Order: sequence, then C-alpha cells, then structure tokens
Amino acid sequence: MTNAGQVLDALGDRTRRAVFARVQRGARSVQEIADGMDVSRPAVSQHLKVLKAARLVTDRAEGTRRLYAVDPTGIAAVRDWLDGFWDEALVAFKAAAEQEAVKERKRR
Amino acid sequence: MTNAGQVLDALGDRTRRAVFARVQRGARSVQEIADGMDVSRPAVSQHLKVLKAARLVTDRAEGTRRLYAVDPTGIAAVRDWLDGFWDEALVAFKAAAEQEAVKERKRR
DNA sequence: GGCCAGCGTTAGTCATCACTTACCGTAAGT
DNA sequence: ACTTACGGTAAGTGATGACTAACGCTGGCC
Repeated sequence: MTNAGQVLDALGDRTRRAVFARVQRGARSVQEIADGMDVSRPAVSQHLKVLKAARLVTDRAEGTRRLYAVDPTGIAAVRDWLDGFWDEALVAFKAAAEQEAVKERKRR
Repeated sequence: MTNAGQVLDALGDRTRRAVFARVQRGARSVQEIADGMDVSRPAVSQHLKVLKAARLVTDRAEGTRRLYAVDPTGIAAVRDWLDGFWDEALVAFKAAAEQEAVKERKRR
C-alpha cells in the first residue's frame, strides 16, 4: 500500500502537478513533457522521480527514450484517504449545523 | 468553487495534515489542537489559516476561544479533481496494458 | 479599572526544496 | 569507432515556507 502522505507531498507542488497533467494528457518522453514548460528538462526529470516514488506514474524504457504513463495506484491511495475524511466530515458537519440550528431557535 | 490546487498545496505539508486530522477527531480550540503536538501554538494558528483559506476548516468565535471544525468543501474539491484523473487514468492504463499485450504477442 | 486567558499577527531565522548548469552513461545510426 | 539523441544524476544556488519569540488585541472575571 502506498502512503497517502507521500502522494499528497508529491501533489503539493504546482510544477509537479503540471508535469503529472501532461503525462496524463498523453505526453510520453521527458522531452515532450518538458517542451512548452517554463522549467528545464532535468527539473522535469526530478519531478518525475518524485511522482514515480509516489506511484503516480510508471516508466518504461524504449531505446534511449523513457516513456512515462499514469499509474492509478497513487491516485487510489489519496482517494481512499480522502474518502475516510469525507464520510466523517459530513457527519461532523451535519452535527455542527444541527447544533447551530438549535442555538438559533433558542435565541428567539 | 475552491481551487483544487490550493487544497493540495495545503495538504502537501505533514504538520498541516496532522492539524487537519486533529480537527476532524474533534479537537476544537487552538490550544487543544496544539496540545501534544511538537510545534508551538502560533504555528498551529498559521496552519489553520492556510487550511481555512483552502476551505478545509471553518472557524467560529466563542468568547475568547475560537472553535474550528472540518469544512467538506475543500475535500470535495480535491475529490472532484482526483475523479477526473481517475477515470482517464484507468482508460489510459487499460490502453497501455492492451498495447503491451499486443507487443507481447508479436514477440512470439 | 485591573487582570488573565485565548488567539492572531509580525519580524526574523533556519531548513527544506525546486531549479539550473555541467557531466556521465546508454542506445541507435552512420 | 564516432556521433548524436535522450535522460538520469551531482553540485551548487536561490527562493519558498515553516517555525519561534515577542507583541497586541479582545472577551470574560474579579
């Protein structure tokens, strides 16, 4: 199981999110990903390393090129993590809203 | 609509995630949240500010105390953002797997 | 009014990390 | 073997941001 914290740390950077989005849009090689971005290719390479460690992307060698693709594993990890918060958050939120409504009634 | 990037930036810090988790577990005042943590109270206060801006928590004054609660809005934002990736990621992943299988067959 | 508790804010410091430049290894073409 | 394209890595720098200490403000209590 991948640590959700690691994935969130990976997604907690704007540039890295842009790289991730480009991979998902179909970009393959590191060059293609870096083209049009305002950072250098080595920077992209380092970001890909982090994304890979978080299991957000997978890589595969093809000749001298290295092709990157999206890995659902990391996304699933955050998704599960979020869902845990989601349910409890809704319950807590509803309870708080109820309590607010009670106080509101008392005020009149 | 809350920006998903802002929420991810907020969750991209370990300490901030701890603060968020404590709020969800029922901690209310800033003191209660800070108690037992290895950072000072002002630090917690600053983290709460970021979490609030990302609409992950809400605050409400009660006397001199300030009570914090979880706000589902921010979580929903990341959730939607993730779901977008989720669907396309699965499709892309399946396609890639298919292509791999084809290549595998060709190899024999 | 005086006092205390609870928080937010500011200023300043320190560490983390994103980025670039340069370098090295590797695979394919000639 | 030479060259070229591609990409990971190391070293060094700069900027972002997390943290603490000190201060100020507000609300409740005596």
